[in-house]
Amino acid sequence: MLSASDTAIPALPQPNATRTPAFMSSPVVTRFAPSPTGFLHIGGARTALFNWAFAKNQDGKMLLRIEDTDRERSTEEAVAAILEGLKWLGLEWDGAAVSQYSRVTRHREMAEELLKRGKAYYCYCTPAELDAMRAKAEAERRPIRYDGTWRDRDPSTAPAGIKPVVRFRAPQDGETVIQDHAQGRVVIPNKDLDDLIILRSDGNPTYNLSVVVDDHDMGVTHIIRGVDHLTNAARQMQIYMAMGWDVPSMTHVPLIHGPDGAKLSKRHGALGVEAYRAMGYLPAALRNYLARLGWSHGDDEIFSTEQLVEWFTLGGIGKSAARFDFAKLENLNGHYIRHTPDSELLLHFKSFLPHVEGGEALLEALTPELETKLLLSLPGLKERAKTLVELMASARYLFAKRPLSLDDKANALLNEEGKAALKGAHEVLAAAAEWSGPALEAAVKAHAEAAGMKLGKIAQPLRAALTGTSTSPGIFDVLEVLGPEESLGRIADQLKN
RNA sequence: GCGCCCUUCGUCUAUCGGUUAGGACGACAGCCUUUCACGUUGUAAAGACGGGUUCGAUUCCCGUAGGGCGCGCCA
Repeated sequence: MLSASDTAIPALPQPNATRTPAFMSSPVVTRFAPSPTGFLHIGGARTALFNWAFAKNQDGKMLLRIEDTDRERSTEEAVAAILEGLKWLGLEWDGAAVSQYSRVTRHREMAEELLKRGKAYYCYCTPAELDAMRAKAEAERRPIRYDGTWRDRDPSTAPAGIKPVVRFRAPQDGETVIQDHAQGRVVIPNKDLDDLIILRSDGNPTYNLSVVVDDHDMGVTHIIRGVDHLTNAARQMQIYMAMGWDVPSMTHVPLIHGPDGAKLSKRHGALGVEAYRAMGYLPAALRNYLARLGWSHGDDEIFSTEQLVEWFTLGGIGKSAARFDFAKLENLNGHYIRHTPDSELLLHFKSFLPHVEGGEALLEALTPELETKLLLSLPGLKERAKTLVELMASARYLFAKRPLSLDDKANALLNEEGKAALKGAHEVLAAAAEWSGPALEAAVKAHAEAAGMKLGKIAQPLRAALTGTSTSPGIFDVLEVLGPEESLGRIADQLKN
């Protein structure tokens, strides 16, 4: 996925006279920077959405950088899942995805530069010693921080045989102030920030160094990420300043919690976006839902992605965490299903099938003839489905082969009374001159009226016989789509026993 | 433990000192109706608590409580 050619840093966009007015100081560049240690979870998806929406709103670019410097935990599968997830969600990035690991040499150089400037130093403490340090601090109820043992110690006193790490020499006095577009002005006392490791003993850079170097080199102007990075923002600012670089604009968005208010777990939202695809959600619906989690534009609830782009500002981002609510997502998804044109919905449905259990089989059974029937039934079906999974279930009767097996409720409908009504309906339908929904409806209604029956007394048994269930689209639509032969056949099947 | 942040109906949120505190989802009730939905009408439902500041606080400040995040040779 990340071939050598993919890892090149994309050239910065040249200010385009037609799209970037002269008064704009510089084009906006955002980035989404996931670490490939798992799938693209829902929080990451929203972060990507915000970065994307902001970049689009500003006529800027959103870059994608895979933070794969942890060689132990990064996997190719995760990278693939993240790219796939972003594509499914419709969040295309600009340029090629950048592998952070491909830039280690540059990161090491910057660590050297910091060393040269006296902004960093070698530390010879072993992991065991650091563990002991932490344990002791905890036991004495002191803040858990590196104690600065090697900060000012003469390297010539270094113990032999120990490969040192490089630590950043963080300012000890004063405070670091983050001007955050979502969080406001956040002040962190420097005494609470210790000397973080920027180069491991094996010579590989750590996250906080790499991000700063990459964001700077890639020309990132706006950093939008989760608040869990807020403390990192302070440390990173210190590195920016030590390097004499401009600090990008910062926006730390609140986190998404599970329905119970606690951290997202496997049970609820901590699923990959592919799980949402398998649950039958439409990308547009998920985008709309995610946008309303932590961001708002007045009372607007349902809006297109175009509107999101038009309206998106960092000021619209809130400060408090939101809970993930499947009921609302489902409602929105139902709205999107209902309002998607039939032919387009059919496309979504077909591309969804391979991702759901039993979907492959259905896809294989989908002959051109059946596809036509499905398309004709969609207006009735989509009105009743909140997810594509429900759509699949409700479309089953189209695929069913005679004789149909009935569910319990359908069976109950075909009691003696039901069968009697069905028999009458069969005669009326068999005699129908024109096989169309309206014509059949008129005929059956006339028959019901003549027999002094409520239409429901006939429609329900018909539904049971035709679909094998007690719920379906309008029964005359079902009849029309199924056609005379199949319809009469299904009814006759039930009349036999 | 230390630091930072958060707190409006059950949930997502509007409000940027003056509102009968609005909308949406969900819930409940009615209407529509061949089922289920859709649609539609209506109802219940909120400023965590305590102090200030102010003519006036949901809004500004302080404290308390509750919650979240961070404190790795992870990102």
